[in-house]
Amino acid sequence: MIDKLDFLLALARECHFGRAADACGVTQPTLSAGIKQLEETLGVLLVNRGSRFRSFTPEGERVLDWARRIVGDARALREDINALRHGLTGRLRIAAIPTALAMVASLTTPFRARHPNVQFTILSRTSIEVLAELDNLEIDAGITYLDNEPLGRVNTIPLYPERYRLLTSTGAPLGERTSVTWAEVAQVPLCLLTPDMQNRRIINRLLNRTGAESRPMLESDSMIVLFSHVRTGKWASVMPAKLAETLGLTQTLRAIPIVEPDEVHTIGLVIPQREPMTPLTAALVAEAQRLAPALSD
Amino acid sequence: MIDKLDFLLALARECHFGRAADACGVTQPTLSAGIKQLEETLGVLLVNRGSRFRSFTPEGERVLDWARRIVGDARALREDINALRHGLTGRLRIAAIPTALAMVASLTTPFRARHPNVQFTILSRTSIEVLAELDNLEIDAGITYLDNEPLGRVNTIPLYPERYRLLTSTGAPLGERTSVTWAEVAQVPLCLLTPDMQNRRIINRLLNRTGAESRPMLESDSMIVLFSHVRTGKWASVMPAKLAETLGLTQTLRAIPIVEPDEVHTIGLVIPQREPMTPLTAALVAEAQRLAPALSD
DNA sequence: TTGTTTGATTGATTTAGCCTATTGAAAATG
DNA sequence: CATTTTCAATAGGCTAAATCAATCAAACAA
Repeated sequence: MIDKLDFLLALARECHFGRAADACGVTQPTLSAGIKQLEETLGVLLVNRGSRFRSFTPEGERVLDWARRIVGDARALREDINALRHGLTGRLRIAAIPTALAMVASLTTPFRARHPNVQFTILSRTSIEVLAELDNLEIDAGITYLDNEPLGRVNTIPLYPERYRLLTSTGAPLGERTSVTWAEVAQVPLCLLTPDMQNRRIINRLLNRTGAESRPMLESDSMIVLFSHVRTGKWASVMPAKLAETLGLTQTLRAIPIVEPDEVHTIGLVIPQREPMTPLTAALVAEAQRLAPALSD
Repeated sequence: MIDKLDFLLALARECHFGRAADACGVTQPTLSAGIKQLEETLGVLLVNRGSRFRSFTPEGERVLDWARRIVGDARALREDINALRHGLTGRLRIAAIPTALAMVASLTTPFRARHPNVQFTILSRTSIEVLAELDNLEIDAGITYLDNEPLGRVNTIPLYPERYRLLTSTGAPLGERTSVTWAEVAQVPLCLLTPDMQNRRIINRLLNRTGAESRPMLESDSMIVLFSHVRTGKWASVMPAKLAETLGLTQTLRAIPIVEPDEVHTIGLVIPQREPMTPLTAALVAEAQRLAPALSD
């Protein structure tokens, strides 16, 4: 039963019988049969098919909701008992928005000191993807904006405020200033994240509000790309203050506060709303709560 | 997997492999094998055995907690999808303390008018048993005291206040009074519930507080026994006001308020703390919330 | 058309679940 | 202390379920 519900979850993730089967480690006929059997025992059609996967029926969506709970709890059970036996072990899968990626280290490092046998998988994702994968049980926790998009059935632990800095070099335009306005930033050629990232949308909104047209010269979905361009001294970018500090400022590389408006967004840990939590998630939450006071300036 | 967890739940209820197997509709070797398989997949001993069932290990208790959730959710899934297909159907299992049994009709009757295809099982239980069976998933809801014993992981919906009346006949001692004190009641030979019932313990406490020794002449675990004795005109009892009214007063049968102190306890619906609720439970809660205002005098 | 993708179907094989019968050990009983 | 009873584990055998590899048919795309 639980295996079949897991099949359904995989199908929801992949929208494709074959790939879903691969993800579950079974062959495609096995997964097809599993879904069909679910439909028979429940007496309803769960998937709209037409020679290929189309969508879930309303009943299918409902079953998916329950499947997320039940499969999640079944995993938590194993994890819980494992933790009782061997202490905390296993793998913690975390997805973070690009601007928060650099700070993950300040969460994982003290965590690892406490629980040396836990492995990590850290993924770079958009804020939308973070929430979707949290729902799908593809990740255990996310790090994203807490105060913008509607969060689903999740619990949140605030980590730090995101404030914006113009990252540029002495010698470049605005490079010697102690603060700049968004209107001034709008005049500078920038390296920014791609528009599917919420950080970019926030910056766009702030730039457009000045009336000026923002014309980023370079887009990427990777902060490393943006930062390495700025490090050449020939480019500028807008980054969260925390990130700029983490990546390291030099004598010529400066992070200049941007004012008017001095907007702030909260970044935090997002975990599935499950009571009780899995031991790994509980430990991560504890670590986040220890870390948060040190980060909130 | 879910079946095995169900085996474990049955074993927790029965504390006996054979009876647990019966309850699950399988033979004893099947259940034994199921438990053993659970232990193997989780890698821990769940049950302390010594030629017969002794107890659960700490890990076993932990697995039981999860099993309650997972099995409960799996049932809720089926019920939920069934409700989508055929409207509300199935069986609602309710356990109530004896003094609340008569009022169950005012919950079930309007419920049945709204959902004609739902069947009921109503059980008379002590308040302790109500909570235990709620935990074990043996019942869907309970009706018991909300303000006395510590309730576990449950949600509550207040239904009505329980106030106490001396149920006796004109002609009998105190039979003509408009109110009596607990000290006076203590002097009368009474028919009361057995001491395992919380109602009896409440009455005992109130009687003993007057300093007098309470000497019930007749004990029973059935309100029908108590009431039929009082109806002969030769006996008296202490009953909740709501119950006396429901059973019906006559010209000679009187329910006299007992004062000093005028103690009140709240009776309510108790349901498992599960989000979302099963459709049947949700409908019952809705009915209880409609009913409560009419009952709270 | 022709080749590709995708999910259903088929038939063989392995696995899991369950039952009856029996055994062994501890408790209860005389 | 001997006997009986109770209880759970074990053994052996059967059936149903699960899974896989291979194939098929429909829908697309080129």
